[in-house]
Amino acid sequence: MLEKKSTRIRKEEIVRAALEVVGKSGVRALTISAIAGSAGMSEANIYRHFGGKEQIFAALADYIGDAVMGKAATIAAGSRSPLEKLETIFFSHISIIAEHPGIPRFVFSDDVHLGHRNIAENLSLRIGNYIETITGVISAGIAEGQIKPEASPRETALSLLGMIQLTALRLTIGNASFELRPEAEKLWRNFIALVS
Amino acid sequence: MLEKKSTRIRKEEIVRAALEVVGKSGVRALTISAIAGSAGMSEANIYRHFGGKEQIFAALADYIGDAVMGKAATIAAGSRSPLEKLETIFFSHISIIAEHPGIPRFVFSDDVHLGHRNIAENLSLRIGNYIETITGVISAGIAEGQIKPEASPRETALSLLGMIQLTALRLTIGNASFELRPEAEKLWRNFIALVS
DNA sequence: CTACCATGTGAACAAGTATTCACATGAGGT
DNA sequence: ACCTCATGTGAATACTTGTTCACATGGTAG
Repeated sequence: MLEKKSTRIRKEEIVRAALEVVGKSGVRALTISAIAGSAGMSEANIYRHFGGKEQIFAALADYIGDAVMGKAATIAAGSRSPLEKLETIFFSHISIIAEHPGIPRFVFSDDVHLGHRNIAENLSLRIGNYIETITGVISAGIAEGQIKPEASPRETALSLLGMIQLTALRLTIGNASFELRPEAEKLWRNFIALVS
Repeated sequence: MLEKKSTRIRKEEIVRAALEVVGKSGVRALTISAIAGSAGMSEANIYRHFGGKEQIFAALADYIGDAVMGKAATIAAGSRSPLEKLETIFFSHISIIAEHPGIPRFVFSDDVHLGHRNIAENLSLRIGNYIETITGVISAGIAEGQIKPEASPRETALSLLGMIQLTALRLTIGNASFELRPEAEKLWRNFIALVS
């Protein structure tokens, strides 16, 4: 039998195991059985700590939201120049995706969007905040003359986020058939060339 | 009993029904039962025309590939100016997404990416062609002076496609909480402002 | 020490999945 | 006219899923 631990610790373990399953096999494979296997515990024990699959999904959404969107807000609040902030946010996001492929999979999963509306709305809100954060940094960049004034802050922010998202998609669908880091650097250099 | 029709017609009906199911309820809900219901035929009859679910997925991927990526190639081969071509491809893609929400859902589905590798590779190839097509148009735009020479054709093409993809995602996740057409127009105007 | 209760688990269950099969039915070639 | 075979279907099958339950076990409050 498994060593006993407090519910708080087990919850964390279960969420991490779930994210790992999504990263390896997608949301479709995120079954109680798979989570139990990845976490090294019985299926029944999962119900000891979570009321059901829905609650695991919600916990996963919170975990992801804090990891990605929270980090961007922290960077944006820093004291560097707008362009440096943008660059840090961009590459930080790329790194998180590389390390936890389950994150973009979960966020882009139509299973979540259509089968768990309340969670989708939670994610939608966080994405909205993320876009607003980037929009603010771009506005500051325009005000300081680092970014050309013809750029529309919100739409430019959407373009930047679109680049990141498409990169994550191509990485998954093409089975990691290109090197993430150089690809991200090329995209970033081109972004700079376009907006300045 | 259902009126008898040739396999070729039934195949088309089944693929369309499948796309409709994905559009309404996502890839997760793409079950034989749901397809049969949407197509108005028995489940067993689906196996009369397709060897199994895998073949339906493959047919759907081909159908989508022809609809989206084929159209872009046709536009690119036309005789208008590069910028006009890009604009037509962009809004044509947006329109297709609006009319068939199942298309982006299927293409972005991790179920397809991870559970049906051969189909994912088919899609990956078509996306690659799509990117190359747009890259070619952008290169022509630079050569003709419509697009500034600092722009890197391939990375700019990826940015454009990223804009489209992110718009499709936000539309799904936010439950169509914004107007697609005006949003697309704002994104396009900003793109023009950035690249010219 | 000991009794309680949170934690852990194998087995069982109902619901839903893809797929197969034995059997109808009717359109089209002879 | 008829007969053949492609087309259509309800029922059955084997499997997976989420969830529950009766029962073990061991840390810890008294």
